Amino acid sequence: MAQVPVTQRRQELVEAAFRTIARLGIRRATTREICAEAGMQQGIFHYCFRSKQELYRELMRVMVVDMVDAAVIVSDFGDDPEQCIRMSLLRVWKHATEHPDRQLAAYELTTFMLRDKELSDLAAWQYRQYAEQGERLALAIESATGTGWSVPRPVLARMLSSGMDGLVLGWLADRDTEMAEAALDAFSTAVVGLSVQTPAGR
Amino acid sequence: MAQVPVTQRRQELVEAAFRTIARLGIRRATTREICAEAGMQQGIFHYCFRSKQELYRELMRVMVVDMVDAAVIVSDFGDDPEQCIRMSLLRVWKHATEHPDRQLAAYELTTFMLRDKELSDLAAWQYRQYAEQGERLALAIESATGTGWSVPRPVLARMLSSGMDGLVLGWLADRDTEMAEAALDAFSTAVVGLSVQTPAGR
DNA sequence: AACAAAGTTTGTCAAATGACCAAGTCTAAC
DNA sequence: GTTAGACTTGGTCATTTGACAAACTTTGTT
Repeated sequence: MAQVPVTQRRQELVEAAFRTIARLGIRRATTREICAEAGMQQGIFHYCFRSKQELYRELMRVMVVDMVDAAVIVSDFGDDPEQCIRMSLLRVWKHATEHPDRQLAAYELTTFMLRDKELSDLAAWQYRQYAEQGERLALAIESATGTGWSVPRPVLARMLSSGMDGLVLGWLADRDTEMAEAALDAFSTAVVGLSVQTPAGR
Repeated sequence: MAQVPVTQRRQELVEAAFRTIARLGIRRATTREICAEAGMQQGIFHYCFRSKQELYRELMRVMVVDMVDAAVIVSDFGDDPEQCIRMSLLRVWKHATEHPDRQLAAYELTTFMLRDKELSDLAAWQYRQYAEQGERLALAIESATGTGWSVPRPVLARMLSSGMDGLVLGWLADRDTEMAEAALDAFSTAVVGLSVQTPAGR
């Protein structure tokens, strides 16, 4: 096989690992399976990574960045607070449920890492990233509609990201799309209730 | 060792399995480790269970029943809707975060089962049980305070259980108790916003 | 006591898995 | 073109793990 620098192989392996976990689950994502997915020999694995743990570290970073980047908020949902909030959350929802396997992979990664002393910091980092994503969302809504919140923005952001996270996990488990989307709608309504017109808003 | 009927051994193994998963994580909860936790020889495992999968089935049933039973709602939080909702959610929260390892075990079980064709129905059942618990909570609040909801009760219940679930998972990941409880508070406020005085309420 | 059924122990097995390495191949610099 | 260093290959190894079974022990019944 053509020679390829280690750094690139590492990237390819990380991506292959994510695809493999999404496809088969973390339990069956062995080094062999990952290398097969990447079209490489298994022996290459430990030339590129000191250990499987090292791959996990890299993987979490890439995965979270991917997920957060992909859900970039380009909210052009008008300046009506209610509609803006509703549409924004719906978009996050649609994006998350578009790739159930990847979402499940993310949950698997989280729980897996929380069990590993050396990796648990990454799980914490992952959820702080989610919260930051929530904060960006909150900010976008603020500047689009000129509203504020009755709770500090970081708190609202945390509630947003956790709420969406819980809704997605629940849907992954029972796949009751109708009920999940109704609950999402209720959640949106509840969030609307936390928005307040800012004095300078009009 | 003294002889014990199979049915009891099965129970003991299921409980030992839960403790083992909570302690070591699902990945390291091997049949040997579980038997050791139960104080039995490994060989006994396959005398009691046809396969490990059979244990998982039993375990999920027992675990969910335990979790749901333990969180029985005895809401004597007065008849003020806001306080009642706030206190009820706080109690669920406190109960969940009291045993982080067991909660994490529950998430591990869920994701694990979602990857197994034969077990995924149990994950669905698990989350429907959570939703039912949410429904009981909603009902208890209703009858204690004489309020209704601006969304159908099952929908609210789903939002409640998913919301709490997401908050707990997020807290497990980053262990930011302060932020998590602030978000819980915001969530409570948001839920209060979905409650409505029923006409016959006064 | 004798027997059979139920339960227990000990050891084994095949498969899977992370890790590793020696021998080979390629490439770029000299 | 030679050579050193980077990359690739194929194979091996120790461990772990679920599963199983044969031999042994306990227990209740006749």
